[in-house]
Amino acid sequence: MSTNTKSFSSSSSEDDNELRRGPWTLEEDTLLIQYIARHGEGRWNLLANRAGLRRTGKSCRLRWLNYLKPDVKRGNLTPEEQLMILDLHSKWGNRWSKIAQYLPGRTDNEIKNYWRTRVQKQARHLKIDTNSTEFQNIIRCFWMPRLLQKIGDQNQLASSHQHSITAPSPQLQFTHEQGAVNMSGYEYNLDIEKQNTECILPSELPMETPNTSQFSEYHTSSPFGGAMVHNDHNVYTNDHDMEVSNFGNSAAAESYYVPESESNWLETDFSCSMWNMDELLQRC
DNA sequence: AAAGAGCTCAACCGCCCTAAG
DNA sequence: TCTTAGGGCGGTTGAGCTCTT
Repeated sequence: MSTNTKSFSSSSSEDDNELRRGPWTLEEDTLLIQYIARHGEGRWNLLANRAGLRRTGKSCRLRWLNYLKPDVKRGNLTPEEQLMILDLHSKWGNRWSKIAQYLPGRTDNEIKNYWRTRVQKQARHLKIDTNSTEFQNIIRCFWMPRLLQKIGDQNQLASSHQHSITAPSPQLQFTHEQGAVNMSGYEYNLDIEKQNTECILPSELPMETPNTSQFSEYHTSSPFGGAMVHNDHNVYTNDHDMEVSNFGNSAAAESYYVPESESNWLETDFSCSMWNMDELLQRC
């Protein structure tokens, strides 16, 4: 009688002939690596038998592709990679393997985990559906510019040493040397000198519902602390104390404040900082 | 210091598609 | 045409780690 709904089989002599499940041991990893080095990948069930692994073919394939394969990257996703994921997910949805093709060394599993643990967490916090237009626009107008700024900061740091700006990845198209990036029909201007990132939305952007898609500009850093200029000429900022006036093309008729500390905005990325945008979204 | 909550990510599950026989 | 095996995919789970109280 089993007490666990999902118990991993042990290595006792009783179940020596049973398939093993659960975490892989160093010995199993070694067997798999050595077999593939000699005979290559594929025919996973046969491979499992011949390599002497008491695992399913599927389990071997998964272990190899997601963990043991030499070109699998380890460590946190870079801002460039996060940006790619956000952009590609907006095009293809949960097509993790397809998205992974554009992120060399990253697996579909890793990308899926990133989406669930970081992106969906934000959506839950904001009490909106990840598939909603509102959330898509939040990603475009808040999250992606933040990542671009991070990339810009990194490039600025690099250029201070190398006197050159390097594109973050082949998939991100920097259209001029100041760092304009064109993704999904949106042009992100990355002004490295001013440490300023703008998301310029195309005029043909669908506007079925009034929401953050109506933001015409987005500024993330000083001298404005962090603010968006809405098409209605209102300025939305994360700075509690800032009175906004004569900012860009806005007349600053009215200001709305996002109740979140400036330090959170400036020092952490979107995936770590929980922004309270309920009020903002309601007002949009 | 300890306990509980929250988070991460490796691994599994079940479904689907395709090709071979 | 049907069956079967291999492989791929997205969804889900849970052990172990980290953070918070």
